[in-house]
Amino acid sequence: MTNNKLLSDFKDALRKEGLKITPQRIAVLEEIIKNKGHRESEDVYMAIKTRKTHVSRATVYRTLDILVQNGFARKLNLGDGRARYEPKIDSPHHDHMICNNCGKIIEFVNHEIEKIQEEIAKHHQFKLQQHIHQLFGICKECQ
Amino acid sequence: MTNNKLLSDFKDALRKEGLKITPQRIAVLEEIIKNKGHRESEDVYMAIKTRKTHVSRATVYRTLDILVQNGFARKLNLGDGRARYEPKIDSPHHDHMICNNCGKIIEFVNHEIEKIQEEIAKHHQFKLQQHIHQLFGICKECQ
DNA sequence: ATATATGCAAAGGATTTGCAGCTAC
DNA sequence: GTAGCTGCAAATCCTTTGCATATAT
Repeated sequence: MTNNKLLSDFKDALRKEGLKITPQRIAVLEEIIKNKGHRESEDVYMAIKTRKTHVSRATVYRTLDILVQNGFARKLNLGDGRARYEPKIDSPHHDHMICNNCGKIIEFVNHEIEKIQEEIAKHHQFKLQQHIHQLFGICKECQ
Repeated sequence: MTNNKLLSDFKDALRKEGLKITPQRIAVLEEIIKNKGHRESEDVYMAIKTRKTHVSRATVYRTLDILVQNGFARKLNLGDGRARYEPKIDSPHHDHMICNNCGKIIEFVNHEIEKIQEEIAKHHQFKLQQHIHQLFGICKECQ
């Protein structure tokens, strides 16, 4: 999926929700799909400001929510009190391994774990909606 | 392990760390090992206040940290901005399934997942220290 | 006696919100 | 034109901290 396609999908989504297409909203989408991954709100805010578009922190937060609600971004909770956002489109599901020393984030996927999770949920008659799976430790470089 | 044993272990730990044994610290420990599980700081604070001992929120937070640092409690991050604390002693490792509707927390353990996690870490030459694994969805009763 | 704890209230950091003015449609 | 946005600053929520007073040892 090209960025142009994504952009037009986003515009469609906004229209469908009766929301307006504003430069700020476009800028937040563009920043997120740059795929630098795992961005903090403050980071996105600064990048847009430095770039060109005038934006406020409030609008960044509001737009990130729209992206998450419409499936364009995923919101991560790494347990440090700051949310992270990553593009969701074209990014297959994965979980995260976080270095306790340098903060580096490594993505991983394991279908076996996904399968077992579903079995566990089923066993408790629990309807699985999302999950968080994070491994914390010390990365290769920091050891 | 009886509660008396735990209490005396806690006192030993405090002494070893050069910390004083105060009624507030004892009260927080007692509240945590009541095993009502997954307690919020505010919850512990209110319970102690209602009970008998005069305590402040600040002291509850400070003591919960001591409990975590000394292996008496585990601090959970459920992604809602409030930390939860559960007794760690005599409570084998487990992860959590959280109902998005009623907030109920179900504990689960799966050795297969634990094993795969270790393999993933090993494969990335990552030294695993902790992990978070949480399943979110709708519980049996809320469906 | 004195080093350490406590309580209070104020500070902190991330995020949300109220509202007046601005802008997309 | 007007419903919906934006920006600002103030508000919120949980948690931490500074400091004067109280307390364990």
